Amino acid sequence: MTDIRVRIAPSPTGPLHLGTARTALFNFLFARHTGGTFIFRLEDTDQARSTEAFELDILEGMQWLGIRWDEGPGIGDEPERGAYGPYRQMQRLPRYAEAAAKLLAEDKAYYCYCSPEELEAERHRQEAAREPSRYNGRCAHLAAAERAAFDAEGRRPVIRFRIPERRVIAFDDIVRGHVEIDTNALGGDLVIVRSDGTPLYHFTVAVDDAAMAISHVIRGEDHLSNTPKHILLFEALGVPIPQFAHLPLILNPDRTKMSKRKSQTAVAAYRAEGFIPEAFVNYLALLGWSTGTEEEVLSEAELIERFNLSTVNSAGAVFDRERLIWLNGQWIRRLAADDLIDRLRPYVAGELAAGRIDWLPTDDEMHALMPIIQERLPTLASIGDLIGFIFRNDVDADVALLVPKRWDAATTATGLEAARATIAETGKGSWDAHGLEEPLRRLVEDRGWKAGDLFMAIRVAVTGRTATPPLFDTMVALGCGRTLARLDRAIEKLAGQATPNP
RNA sequence: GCCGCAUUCGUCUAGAGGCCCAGGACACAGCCCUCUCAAGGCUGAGAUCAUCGGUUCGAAUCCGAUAUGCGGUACCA
Repeated sequence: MTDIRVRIAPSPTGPLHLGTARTALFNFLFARHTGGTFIFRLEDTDQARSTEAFELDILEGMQWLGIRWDEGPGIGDEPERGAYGPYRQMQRLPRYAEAAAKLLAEDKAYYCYCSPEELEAERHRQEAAREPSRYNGRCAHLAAAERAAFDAEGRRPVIRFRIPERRVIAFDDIVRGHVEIDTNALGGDLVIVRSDGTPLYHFTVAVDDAAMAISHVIRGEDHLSNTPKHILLFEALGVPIPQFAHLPLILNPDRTKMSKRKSQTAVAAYRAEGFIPEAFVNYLALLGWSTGTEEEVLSEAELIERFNLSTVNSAGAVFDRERLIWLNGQWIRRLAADDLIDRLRPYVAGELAAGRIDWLPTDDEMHALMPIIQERLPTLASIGDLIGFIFRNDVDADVALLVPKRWDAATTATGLEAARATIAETGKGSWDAHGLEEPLRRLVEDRGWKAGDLFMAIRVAVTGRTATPPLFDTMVALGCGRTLARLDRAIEKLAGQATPNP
């Protein structure tokens, strides 16, 4: 059996895309499951659209996801790894030139002098005539003199690869089964080298997959129709044909191929929102594949152990953000407290930078908060909403929220004053949740109130909001002095409200 | 237009001829827990398995046609 070698080959013409990440993950899982090699190759031959910034985003995104390659470019100053390099296509130009020369020499490819305008016109004619669009082969058999004449005109030729007519290309796709496509549907002879001499995708992918001894080509379904071109190229190059596995597409809610116009496709954006890689990888793995069991929350190691290419689904899958959020919460809850605090740190710093909090909590303060916030964080970025009020100089409690539904402003003022006295008294001793709750519950009982009403009034006074982590722990985090100050401020506000105001 | 692929609850999926008048999860609703919000537990609603025809004693599962959707059809990847 030949060695299993798979690859992800993104092109740095945009930030790391969700779909690319998913394809990378499936390649990675397959390689790890089978003990094969996972290769990363940058397809940067589209010089007009490729940028270094996108390249960096892709490298960092992959690193963040924990999708580690055995061979491929290094990140930053790190050297590239692997014996089949270089792993950037722009550094492999001589190899494509060599392959093109070989095809030319064997008359499997030829120079074509048709201009983009002529091609365009021909396409329009075919469209109008309702013919399938394909290259008409005008330059397929040019005599040396004709070529010389075009050269003299200053025309810069492209190189076209000859696509045989009426031949059925068949292959057995690991996820889709047997597929047959007639070469007549391929659009005629294929441009493999641009007039500026740079190679095109279908060509480079075949040359590199062969050179890098790729055994399984695992990629998106959008390449299914292009596969015969690659098979033809492999044949012409005289190299073995790899196995293919075409993954289902990730879809927008309207079931079209996921695009940035309709959905958030940048992996970095999900990272910024506070999704954690464990959850993201878990979610992506379950888009188009499942273990066949009822397990849903799976670690990387578990995914690797269970992964199987042949049980990948063939139908496209809509990206479901709600489910991602749920999984993220599952994973956040499983984190060790110190780990979660580390991961939260940049988001807390972001709150400060945005002016939503006035100072940074200490690690000890964060640690104390963990038991009450860990199960309340759908994403890391939601930390500000959850506990930001603790780290602000003051909060502005809305009077309308301050007064519980069953109470009026006067009762609320009375309640808060009584609570303030009780809390102040407690503060002289131990300042802990149990120590606060007990006397306050006694107070409620003595006055014949409902606990919920008093507690809600205190909650709003002290936090400015109606939904918070548990009240007594929250007051503990706030400290006695600031709790009392906020109560005083709320009582003042209520007093202002109580004044008749026609 | 031509070619290809797909089609099970709103969504992700289980299902490889009898175990399925279809199971799980997210979302949704109700209840329990409860100081609010979460989390957790329980319950519920939600799928004529795209349609039609065939094979078979028996089909969500196999075959064919139709419909619909998507993808491809570049000197993009």
